[in-house]
Amino acid sequence: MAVTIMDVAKEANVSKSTVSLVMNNSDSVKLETRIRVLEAIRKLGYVPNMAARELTTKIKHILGLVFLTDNTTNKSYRFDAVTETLLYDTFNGISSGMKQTDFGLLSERFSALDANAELPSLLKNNRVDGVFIVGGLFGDEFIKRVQERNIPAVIVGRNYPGIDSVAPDVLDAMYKGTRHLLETGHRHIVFILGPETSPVAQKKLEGIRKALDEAGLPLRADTVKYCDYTGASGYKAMQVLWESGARMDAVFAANDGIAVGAMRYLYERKVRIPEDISIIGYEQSVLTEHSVPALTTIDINKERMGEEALRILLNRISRRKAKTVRLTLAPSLVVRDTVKKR
Amino acid sequence: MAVTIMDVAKEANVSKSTVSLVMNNSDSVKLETRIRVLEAIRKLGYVPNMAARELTTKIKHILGLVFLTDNTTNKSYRFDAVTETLLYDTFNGISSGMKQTDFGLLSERFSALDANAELPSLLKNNRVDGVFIVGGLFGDEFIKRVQERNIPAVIVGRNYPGIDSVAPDVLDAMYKGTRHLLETGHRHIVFILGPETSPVAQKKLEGIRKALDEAGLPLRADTVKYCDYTGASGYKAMQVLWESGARMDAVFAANDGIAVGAMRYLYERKVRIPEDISIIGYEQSVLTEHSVPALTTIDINKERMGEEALRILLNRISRRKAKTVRLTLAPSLVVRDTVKKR
DNA sequence: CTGAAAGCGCTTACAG
DNA sequence: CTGAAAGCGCTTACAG
Repeated sequence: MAVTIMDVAKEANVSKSTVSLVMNNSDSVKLETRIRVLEAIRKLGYVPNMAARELTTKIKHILGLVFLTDNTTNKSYRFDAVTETLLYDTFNGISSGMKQTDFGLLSERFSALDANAELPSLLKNNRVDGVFIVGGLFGDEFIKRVQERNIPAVIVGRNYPGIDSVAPDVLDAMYKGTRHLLETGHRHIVFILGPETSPVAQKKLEGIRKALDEAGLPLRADTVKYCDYTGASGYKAMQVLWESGARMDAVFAANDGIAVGAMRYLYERKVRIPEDISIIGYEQSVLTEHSVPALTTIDINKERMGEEALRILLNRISRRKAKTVRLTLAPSLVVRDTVKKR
Repeated sequence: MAVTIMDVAKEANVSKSTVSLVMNNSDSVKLETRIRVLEAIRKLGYVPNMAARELTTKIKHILGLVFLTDNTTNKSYRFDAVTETLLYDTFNGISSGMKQTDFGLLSERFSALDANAELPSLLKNNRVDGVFIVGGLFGDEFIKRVQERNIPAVIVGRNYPGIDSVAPDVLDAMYKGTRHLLETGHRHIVFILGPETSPVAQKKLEGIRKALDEAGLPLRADTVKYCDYTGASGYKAMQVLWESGARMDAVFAANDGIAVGAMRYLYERKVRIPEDISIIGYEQSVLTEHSVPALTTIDINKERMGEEALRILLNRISRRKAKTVRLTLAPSLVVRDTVKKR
């Protein structure tokens, strides 16, 4: 039914070997022949059969994207759920980069948290040449299992020893945000961070402390609150902070969901943002720009992370034993309407 | 390197034909042999080579998802950009359904608006057994070109004659929203709709009119405003409406982005929501639940649309010439905090 | 510079 | 119930 290499060969009066050589840009084909073949290809609308090609070359021209979730049910649009903005932006970065290549992107959500979880079916069934692992929700054995498969992989959003990765510079992000609040005259900042047990919790504190140090201020334990990366959790944390009677002129939230939760609480308390209290988020997600008022936040360049991840993965595929890459991207401050100069 | 069907055959002391029969659940294999083969498969960790299988069966076990964008650059997180929430939820619906199958999902963004645009590379390169076309941003020739390819396709988010599709019941959605506002005592509703030229604009008006009729109210032209599906555009439209001095006690926005834009304008005008003016959105996106206050909206069941689309596409693949399916999903009202009883 | 041949790993009639 | 053989559509040494 579909036109094959044989059809092209006949049309151009050459053997299929020659057609193949032309397709693969071999320079050992006479220009004249080459043109004749190209013409036949165009005329017939020939598209090579991927499966046949893969069968001999072993390369599938497909990359996989595994998005790590905390569980199987999708709750992405609830106030008590982590909004999956990391996935979406990364995905965009990766796929826009892939336009330049002849690779396709196969994606799958996967929960790596059950200890007895196997591997994403992408990997189990050997469907990809390499894989992006998006998100930080994994344990050591998961990565070990992936590496045993011997498929090139890069982790996006978190660094991890022994495997290619690209992640934001968390320390710098927190430093920049805190410094911005200090520079705009705030002296009583409270911090609502992600889970205390998270691998990056310490780095966040370091960043905060660095900025505070420079301003000659201490980091007081009662100004730091931990919670989940959800609106509901941010709301709760803000409430506890508020009811503790702590003095505050600014809130620094460790992601945009938390920030929105805090804003909602303050809104209900009739606290005005930014007139009474300033607030700054972290991530630069759709929530950010569409909040009322628009949220000042830290951009961790998620799309860029995706692009870099693609570059790294493609390199890894062609040079399997190159040195492990561990890329850290600098964040930047996005000033909008929730921070007011004091 | 990888274990092949031959290895399994040797291990089980049968021919590769027999192994193949077992893999394909043929019932013409003696139970005893079958067990022996299965055991060998397990022991060797055999995974069939997709390319080889595809080469003979012609089926790729890959579905494609083409997301129609208005242009190539991704602006999804800007206030003046359409937030791509339709894509994300649909995507989730499709992929969660695919877990039960042995299909993979290849995705691609594509702008079908340039007249000279070709086809998504997914289709051009024949990489999929069928394709989801997500979004309504296409013209007649695009669909025609897709159909010429003779690849099963289903459109998600918009109905179109002659091709399988699943879409929300727009008329009913507008009807339900308007009726809700009427039932809660609003008598001066303004409507901010999407583009006037959109294929669904008429249906929207019909839905509104139906509810208004039932309440014995007229639909006044000066209460309807058209704009793009963006925050910035909704902001603008709200401003025009407001400055026209029109009396209003409620705003019905044709998507959540517009609603948020309108809210931001009202916020700046110090109008309180919902105390002074109620507002209701349309779509049920991440913006909805994370707005302050939480936005009452119409849920068009995007994830469900994805699931149905999968079902339809799989059916189409196995029964190429079945009757065209045109599915319309009933929307439902999601009551949150932006509508107040008058 | 070009062609004939082997081989990639499966499935599918067809014998027996 | 099971095996031998052909074939799917490519690529890649190898001759010439």
